[in-house]
Amino acid sequence: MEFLTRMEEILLLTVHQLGTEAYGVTIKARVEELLGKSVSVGAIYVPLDRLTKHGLLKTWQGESSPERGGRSKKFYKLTRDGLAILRETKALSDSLWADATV
Amino acid sequence: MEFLTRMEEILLLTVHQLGTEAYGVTIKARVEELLGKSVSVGAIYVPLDRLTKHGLLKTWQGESSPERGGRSKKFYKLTRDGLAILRETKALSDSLWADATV
DNA sequence: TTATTTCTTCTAAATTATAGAAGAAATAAG
DNA sequence: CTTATTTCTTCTATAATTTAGAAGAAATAA
Repeated sequence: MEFLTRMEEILLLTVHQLGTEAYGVTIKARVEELLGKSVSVGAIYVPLDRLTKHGLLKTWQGESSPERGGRSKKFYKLTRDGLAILRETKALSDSLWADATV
Repeated sequence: MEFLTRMEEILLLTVHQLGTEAYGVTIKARVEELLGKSVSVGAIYVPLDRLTKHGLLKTWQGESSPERGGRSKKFYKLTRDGLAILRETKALSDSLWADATV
């Protein structure tokens, strides 16, 4: 089976945790918080697109919000496959560190 | 700070765990065991080289063993920086999964 | 000598990551 | 209205990483 890259792992997990509020801008903000540094929009959207193309994420267009700059948002959610591979990735990570003393 | 890619994480951890027996062939075997699939030699040596160039691993030539095919081995060990970044990567991984329910 | 084994080096191609310019779609301001 | 501003996404080019596997090197065995 194929494992996720670190960025893919971070993005899937972030989308999962953001629930109904997972779209480009909120995802980017959360990733920056996690990594403690700012990232470009490309660093977010390019892998999100790939994950979607690979069937690990699904997307839909939201309504435009009633605020200024209300371009409609593209929301993300894990597919069944996305959730499964995220679990497998966690399992790999766990077994990797299982008996490690660093 | 810069985080490790997944392969770098796996390699550093494997070198660490193999202790005095960490060289190309044993590392490759352990990684294959971890991932549950075979990998090419390039998939091992190329990133090992890069980690060495970046100062996270140090290397030295071992003696040739008294067995057939005894070309001398190139051993690897984590540097102080390598160990530090491995710890930081584990911390990232932990915080990533801290309050995750997948 | 030649074959065989273990191990590493090298190189090319595919994939992934990253930055940031550009574009699209909405409301606010004048 | 018309222009500015804001939020958000798309696009594109480049850099970095991964991967496969051919080739080469260094030893012992036949």
